[in-house]
Order: sequence, then structure tokens, then C-alpha cells
Amino acid sequence: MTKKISASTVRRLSHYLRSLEGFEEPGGTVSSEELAARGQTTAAQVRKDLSHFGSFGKRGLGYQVDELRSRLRRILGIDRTWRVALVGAGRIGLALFEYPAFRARGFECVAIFDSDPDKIGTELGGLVVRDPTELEDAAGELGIELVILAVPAEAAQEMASRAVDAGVRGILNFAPIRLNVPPRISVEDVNLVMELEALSFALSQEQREG
Amino acid sequence: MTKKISASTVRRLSHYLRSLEGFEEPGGTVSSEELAARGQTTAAQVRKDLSHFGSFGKRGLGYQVDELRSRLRRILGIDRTWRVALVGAGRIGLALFEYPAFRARGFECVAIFDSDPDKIGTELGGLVVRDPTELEDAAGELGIELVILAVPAEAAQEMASRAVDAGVRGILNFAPIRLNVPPRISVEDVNLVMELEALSFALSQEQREG
DNA sequence: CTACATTTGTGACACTTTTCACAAACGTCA
DNA sequence: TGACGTTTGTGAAAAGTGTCACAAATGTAG
Repeated sequence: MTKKISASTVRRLSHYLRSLEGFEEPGGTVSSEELAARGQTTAAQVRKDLSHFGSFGKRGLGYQVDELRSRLRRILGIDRTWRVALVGAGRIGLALFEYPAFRARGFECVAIFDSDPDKIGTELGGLVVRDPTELEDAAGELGIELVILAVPAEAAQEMASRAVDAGVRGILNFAPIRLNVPPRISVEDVNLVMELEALSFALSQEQREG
Repeated sequence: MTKKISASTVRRLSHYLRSLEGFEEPGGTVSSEELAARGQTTAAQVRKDLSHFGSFGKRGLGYQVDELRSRLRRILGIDRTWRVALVGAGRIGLALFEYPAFRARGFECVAIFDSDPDKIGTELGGLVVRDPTELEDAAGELGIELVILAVPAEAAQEMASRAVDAGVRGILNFAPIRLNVPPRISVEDVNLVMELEALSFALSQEQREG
């Protein structure tokens, strides 16, 4: 179980779990074939993905839905609540803050930071916006392990470093730069411009090829 | 040039372009080594990525920044303006709508659709919110080629199909489902819960391994 | 109990992506 | 001009991912 799991496998696991949620027969089973049909993948891929974490299917039957679901949750580390801080109370940050899916999956936003003096001290969604210099104190106090970083590119590195100093272990980064953090820190980048550019590339490519 | 370009290559191209923007010596050059240092990659990777589109470096010197920049823009298809419609005027949709980086890169939001009767007819950011049934007419009229789909999972498939019928060629999908669309349509998924789960997985993995 | 229809788990294979290594090209300087 | 240091472009090797095919389990039905 100490083998390296690829990013694509993790994404698929997350997707399998999502698929299982529309599945409400108690005690039912699901085959790798069915699971594959709901995702955009193959039965063999499903089985290989799951096999990295032990063998919890029954041959001839498939996987027990309830068990698979809880196993996936355990594997993904969402069989608990993660305490998250929002850094950057701009439009995107606030939209995420109120995104119901986050809370529903156990990601609980417990603090908001923003360096805009006009915002500091005001209340947003039941939390008082704090100065980012308070991050270090607050992180310990509130048990913050994850940060959603939604600040302009110019400020991102500084805020990331501050979060790292505060003891945060993971960063969901919306700024379009590669953060420079110690290797023990996990960073996931969400680069919206990049996504649009990928679309633009695909569309232009089609045209070039006729 | 008709070879298949991998998604990771496209993402890196986008990133190279972003890196070059902080580069304001007119007529300067940049080596694959420097470009690699700014990204999270290697010099060989940079050269191979670029070589798929012709050889526009000078041996012994590197790449001319101005030229590389405009070549990358051409390659990515952002040497023009893309007309985009926002479908779903919820929090995330509106945040994206006003995201300055989009417009700055040539993605121009020219229409907003939402099926909420309370929103239809109201003005948001200078545009009147329309009923999604108008998509087909509006798409032709306004030259919409891309759609940002930011609606709840339940509505996503229907809206996607409508957009496809309207002649849209690309969809940036924020709903956590795999859209079922004809193969000629490009879809990029942005799944925020999945990203958080990937972080959660990485953090839990560390703990398991001690 | 045996034959049978399923479906998993997994080694072997195929394909993709990255890394390596080096010849070829370029500018410079004497 | 010619030797030199640099950096590209690219085949070939290595590493990583996905697919296939099939033996081993499992439940069912007779």
C-alpha cells in the first residue's frame, strides 16, 4: 500500500465515489462494468484502481455498494472533517466559501482572511474577516489544515508562505502561478484561464485539421 | 503537425505563456532552461513541447521572447477573441463572469442564461439574464462558441445538450458529472470537490506512511 | 455435489509520456 | 577565419499508464 498512486487514479476514485452516491439500494452490489459505464473509463481500469488498496470485491458478484463507498471515503481521507481557511475574500473566494458541495463533503470553512483593510473586521457568511497576519495564531487555535488560496497572483506566494508557516499542510491554489513551498506541503492548482485555453486549443486544432 | 498533442503538453504551453508575461525586456531571449525553472518542469520537456509545433528557437541563444509569446498565443488559439456565454448565474458563475483574467485573455462574456424566473430579465454586469430556451437563437446571433456551464449537477446535462444544439463547440463544465455530448464537442471539467479530495488523499497518505 | 454463468484480481503486453544524451547550429572573440 | 562555449532539436531509452486476457473465486440451479 506504500506504492505511489497516480493523480489520475485518485481523480477516478473520487469520481467512483460520486457515482455511488446516486445508488440507493441498501445492501446492493455494483460491478466494475457498471461503475465504468458511469465514469468515462473501463471495467479493467476500475478494478486496477481499487486493487491498489486491497481486494474488496466478491468474484462473481461485484462490490458491495455500502462498503465500497465507505472504503473510498477512507482512502480519500474524507471519513472525517477537514478544517479549511479561505484566504482571499474576493468574488471567487466567497463563491467557494458558500459552495454547498464543500461543506457537504466534510470541508468546513472556519476562517476567512483578506488583506484589504476595508474587508477586515466585516462579517461574511457568519465569519469575521481577519488580517492574514493572524493566520499563524488562528491556524493553531482553529485546527486549520487546508487553505483555499484565492488571491491575485501577486499576493499568492506571500500568502502561501504565511500559510505554510502557520502549519497548514495543503493548499488549493487558484492563483495562476506555481507556488514555491516545501515538498511536504501538498498543492492542487486550479487554473481557470488554463482550462479555457485548453478548450481554445482544442477548437483551433479542429479548424486547422479541417 | 497533425500528431496528437497531449493534454499535459497543452497545459504546459499555457504555463509557458504565463511565465513569459513577466518578461518585459523587448527583444530579449529566453532559454529552455530558464523557462523550465519558472514552470515545474525540465528543459528537455520545454524543448520537446515546443518542437511539436516547429522549431522556433535559435541554437546557442534560446527563444526570442516576443516571437515565442505570439507563437504560443497562435498555437493555443488565443490570438483572437472568443465569445463566451455563461450558463448558470449562481455564485460561482457570476464570480467567473467578472473574473478579469478571462477578459484579459480574450474570453469575452456576451450573454448570461439562467433558468431561475426571478433572475431572468434582471441585469447582471451589464447583461440581461435570459431564459436558457433562448440559447439557440442567441448563440447564432451573438457568435457564441464557448459556454461556461455553472449550474447544479441535475441541470447540467440538459443545459449542455441545449448548448450543443445551439452550435456551441466547447464547454467549460463546473458540474460534477461527465457530460454526454457528441465527440466533436470539447469539454473541460473543473471539479472543485475532486481537487479538495485529491488534497485530502495526499495528506492522509502522508499520515499513513508515517 | 457438479456444472455453469459471473465477475474479480492480476500478470503480461501495448501504448504514452518523460528523460537522456548528443550532433548540429549559432554567436562571439581573437 | 577558426576555435569555443552555448543551446536547440530529436532519436533512443526509460518510466509510467492503460488494456487485455484469463485463472481463481463466488453464487446458483439442478
